Amino acid sequence: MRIATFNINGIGARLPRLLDWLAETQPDVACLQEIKTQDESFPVAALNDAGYHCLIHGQKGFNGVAILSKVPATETGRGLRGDPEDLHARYIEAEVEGVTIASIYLPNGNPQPGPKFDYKLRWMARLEEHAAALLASEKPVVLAGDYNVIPTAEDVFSEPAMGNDALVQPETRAAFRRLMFQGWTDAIRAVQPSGPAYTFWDYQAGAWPRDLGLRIDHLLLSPGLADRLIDAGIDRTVRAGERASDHVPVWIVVRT
DNA sequence: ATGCCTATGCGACATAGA
Repeated sequence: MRIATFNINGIGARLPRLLDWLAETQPDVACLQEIKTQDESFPVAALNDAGYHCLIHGQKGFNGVAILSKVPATETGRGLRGDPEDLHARYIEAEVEGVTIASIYLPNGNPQPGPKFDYKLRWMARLEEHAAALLASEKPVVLAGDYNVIPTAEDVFSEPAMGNDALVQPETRAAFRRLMFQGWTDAIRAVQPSGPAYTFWDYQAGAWPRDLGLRIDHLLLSPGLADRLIDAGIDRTVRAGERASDHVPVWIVVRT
């Protein structure tokens, strides 16, 4: 079973690239982030034609997550508990062939310090709580998405260049470690323990041609699913396409 | 020390991204 995550940065602008990538790599499940549209405007027909069912948690203009699957998926949740005021569409969860799959768009948090950074940390605390409940269920789970967290200095082209960024702050990294230490496995680091494994390159300043990237898109596996991990990878070449997203797809293959 | 680029909205620039 191939499960991928892809921050597409706008389904409106990215549909052709998304369809190309789906046709080429044929994931069984694709978790999307930053669809930047409401449910009604999501191109369900085009994706059905490509062989995918759609679960959509959309929002006008910003954010928005979705889960595409070849076989029908059962939605098991949208949004995180713990803040009724939070209306951002950043979390959707489904069960596919016995595997619980979450598509996560964690808040960016810039500028920091400030209210956006506070929101990021509160959101991470809510995710931590939900993730603990998922682990307690002892089901196979993958938490896939754009975490907006650069876990270590190895995951960024230059630590000093990003020093003031919300993605590398000690509080951000500590919150991510707390999540990981619950017992999750970072799929990419399971396959490639060290060295650059970037998943994002800024549109600005020639970041892609200069390979000034970040590793911020992650697939976290529950212990039971980590035991079934066959391979994991990053579809770097997608970044070179026409009108590419600033993120590229990251994927795992797990034994079914 | 700032902008660099891109996508979206009911727009003619602002906001958000990371």
